[in-house]
Amino acid sequence: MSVIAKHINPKFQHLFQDRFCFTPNEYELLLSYMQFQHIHKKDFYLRPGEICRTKAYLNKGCTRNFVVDERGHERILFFAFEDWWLGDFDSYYTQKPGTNYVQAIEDCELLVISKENFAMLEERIPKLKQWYTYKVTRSASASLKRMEEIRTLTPKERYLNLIEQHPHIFQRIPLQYIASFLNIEPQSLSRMRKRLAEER
Amino acid sequence: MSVIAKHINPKFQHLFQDRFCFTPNEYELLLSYMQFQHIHKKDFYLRPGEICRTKAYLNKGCTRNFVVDERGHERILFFAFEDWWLGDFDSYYTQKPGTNYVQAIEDCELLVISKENFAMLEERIPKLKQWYTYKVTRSASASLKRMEEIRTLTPKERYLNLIEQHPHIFQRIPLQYIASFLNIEPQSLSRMRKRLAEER
DNA sequence: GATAACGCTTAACCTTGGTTAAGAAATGAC
DNA sequence: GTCATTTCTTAACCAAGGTTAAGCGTTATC
Repeated sequence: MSVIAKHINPKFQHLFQDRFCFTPNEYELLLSYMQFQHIHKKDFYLRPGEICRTKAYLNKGCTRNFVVDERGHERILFFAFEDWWLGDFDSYYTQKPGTNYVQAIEDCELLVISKENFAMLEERIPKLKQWYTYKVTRSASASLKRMEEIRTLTPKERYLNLIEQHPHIFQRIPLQYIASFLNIEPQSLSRMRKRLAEER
Repeated sequence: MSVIAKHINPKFQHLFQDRFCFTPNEYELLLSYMQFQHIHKKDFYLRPGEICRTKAYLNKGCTRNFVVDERGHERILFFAFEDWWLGDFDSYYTQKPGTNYVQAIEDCELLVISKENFAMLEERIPKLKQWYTYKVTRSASASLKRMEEIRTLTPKERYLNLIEQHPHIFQRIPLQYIASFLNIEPQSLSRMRKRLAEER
């Protein structure tokens, strides 16, 4: 077992092997190109202006991608939890300066790999490419769906949808961030929750 | 000159020849596969449920693409004016029943061509493909930009943007349709216009 | 354990857009 | 030209979210 493998959360190993059946050799190869990195709550993995040259497997913890709009408001694009990849994907693909903050909401364990090494490994481990493509596709369609929701639904409808479809978010994400995710002010979310509670 | 060429608006000829320099032969070939069609104000070129098997060059007039949402509200996706192509593009590419109404806002002159014939002509006239790709790309990015505006801007900001960027629309499109395009009720647009007028 | 910082809630006030209904103006049909 | 239809405007009322400001409870920090 590699030095890295010893440090990481067992869950990581589990996912890689269980869901995509990497062989022990593939698994070791993969890990040998990844740097283990710990970041604390509120630390940034990436800031606007930086070129995103690596991506990071989120092994433990959760993060938020957000931008700051013309009015100076933070706008949360999405949250990431265990078993997702972090980065500013626009910047990653274009290698131009990005626009996203990527910030830890909890203390996080990351496994970081450079774009070049990842590309190289994708060639050597076809399953890796499949797995990553699957992840990216899922997150892209979730993103689109969310944009569409913000465009067409009321804040209340978005809130109720979120409770129904991703109740676990409320266990780990502060309400102020959920408000931003829903595109409303924290006070408005608070008031809405009160109104909904009173309706029962 | 073909029979069709004699009937069409000179502007059509102008655009084809000027902007993309079709040769007279290419031009005649193109027209020989297109059916001239006149539709009246409020007539439909396409309705939801129909499979979009043709596309139509809008030679004169203007149209709107719209869908009816769950609440029974019409939602205008975009307007088309001279020198654009009409259709339900999702349905056109998938050949599944579509969701869009395509309706004439003014009396329209169309040049209709089947999907098969267009594909065939694209092979024989490379410039046609270039030209059409250019059109589609532009309209796709305009569409995205608009979705983004509805998501992030207030109705007032969207209205002011529209005046600034597409003032000509107000000369030809009834305000009720512009309201729908801006994602608000006609009464609200009317009130907003009044408020803005009073601010001066 | 006192103090500060943070996250969340509450309240009052304001603005804005939806809703309903009615009326005015413009357009179309005969 | 008259009548009907369509389009646009106005008004009153309501609901909902933004803004500002204050307070409260929990968590950190020393």
